[in-house]
Amino acid sequence: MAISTVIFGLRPSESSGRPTLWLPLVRRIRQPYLGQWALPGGPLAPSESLQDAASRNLLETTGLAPRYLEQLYAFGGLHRSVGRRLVSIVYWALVQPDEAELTRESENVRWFRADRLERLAFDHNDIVEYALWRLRNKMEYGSIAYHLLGERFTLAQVREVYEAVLDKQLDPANFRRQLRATPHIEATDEYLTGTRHRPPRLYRYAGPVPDGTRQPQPVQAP
Amino acid sequence: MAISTVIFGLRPSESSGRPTLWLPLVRRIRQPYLGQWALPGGPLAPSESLQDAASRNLLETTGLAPRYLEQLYAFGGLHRSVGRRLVSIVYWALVQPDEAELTRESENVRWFRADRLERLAFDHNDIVEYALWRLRNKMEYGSIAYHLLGERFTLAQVREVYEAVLDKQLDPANFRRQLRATPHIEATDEYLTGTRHRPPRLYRYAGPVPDGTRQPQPVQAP
DNA sequence: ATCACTTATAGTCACAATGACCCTAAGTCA
DNA sequence: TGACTTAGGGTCATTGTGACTATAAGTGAT
Repeated sequence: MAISTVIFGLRPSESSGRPTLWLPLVRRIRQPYLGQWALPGGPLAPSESLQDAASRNLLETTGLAPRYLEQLYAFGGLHRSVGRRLVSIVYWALVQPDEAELTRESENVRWFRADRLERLAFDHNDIVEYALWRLRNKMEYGSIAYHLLGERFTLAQVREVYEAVLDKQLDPANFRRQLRATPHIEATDEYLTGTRHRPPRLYRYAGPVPDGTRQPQPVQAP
Repeated sequence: MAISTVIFGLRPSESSGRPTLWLPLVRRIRQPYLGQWALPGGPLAPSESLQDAASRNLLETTGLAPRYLEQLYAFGGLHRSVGRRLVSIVYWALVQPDEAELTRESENVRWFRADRLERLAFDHNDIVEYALWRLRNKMEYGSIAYHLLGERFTLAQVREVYEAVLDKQLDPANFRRQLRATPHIEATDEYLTGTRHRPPRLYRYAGPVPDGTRQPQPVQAP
């Protein structure tokens, strides 16, 4: 029985420069699938909770310690691994830019664009697809985009996250109207300067973070 | 590592006669928690998928074979059982009246009202609470109520399910308007007679059933 | 037969949310 | 100074929703 985690973070696309979804993978250093890229994970130690196991393993393999960490699904199909049956309890995480910086990248740990993955070990391509689907789903209701952004952000940045994840354009004016109507988003009195246009106001997310130990909670409409 | 299932079915309340949520439990016949009621479940056999394990176990312990069966959550807290750590992968099911009839009730297998449970074995009270929360959640979007009803049903019956699960009154006229706007609900040319008022038309659910093997799919708005 | 009673079912109206669109504000850059 | 770009405020038509009214069509009692 194993624990794995899908970690999503935001990085600028090399081509357009717009923010896109990336995730860190680790290279397999043993059979099966030796040399191929896989989700960070490992066996479940007998003395820790599932969430703790995911956290610890993540820290050990990638250096990451995401504040947003939630259970995704338990995968237990018969043909997931070669040889015998493998049950993986998979978590998913969102990291903010400051958290993502802590990644210990190396020959065997690297970030990849979530929408352009090569063939991964095991059924990890399927798992990432499922995580993406869940992310989009949650995005449509919940207040989840902020966990990918920094402490302060402009409304346009939030919109860019939505556009990246949902993969569609959103009207800036209408989007702003909606966001301003949602709770937990506070305007600060600061502005982002250095752009070559009118400086946008900075906002802050003041809502709850899905705490590690509790069950997933209801999400409020956006 | 174990598999358990929360099964929801509809039964008339003894007091009001309105349909309410019930679930079957089995009595523990060994330590720990010997003699207490618990969710049907058992150890995970090494040669079957999680879903298959849940199905098989359900059939063996209760005689039930629900068409609607989905993964709920993997519980792996440290203090779930006495002694050592126990990981339970919990499924949840909805049964229609014809399916519920197959229950092999006995001294050790009985249906209980979901909202009036006594103290159960392990953390099963928490698990049922969580399943109820998920059920309510899904009800608000998805087309899930039909999996608790029979092949044909009146719109008022659907409304009663919603009222039972969400525990609030709904306007019959508005509810009907919404339901008729959703896909997958087809009017038949039959009517339910034998009531002491105008005979309501019977409808049929013609949408997809969340298939056993696949991942949970997006739900469409009601 | 007729009437009281109950729920089914259709429709109306006011209001809130939404998408498409426009206009002015306020910076940067040449 | 003016061109350019995004911020941010607003309008308008359409749609969805909740509250409510009115009629339809059965049953059971008189």
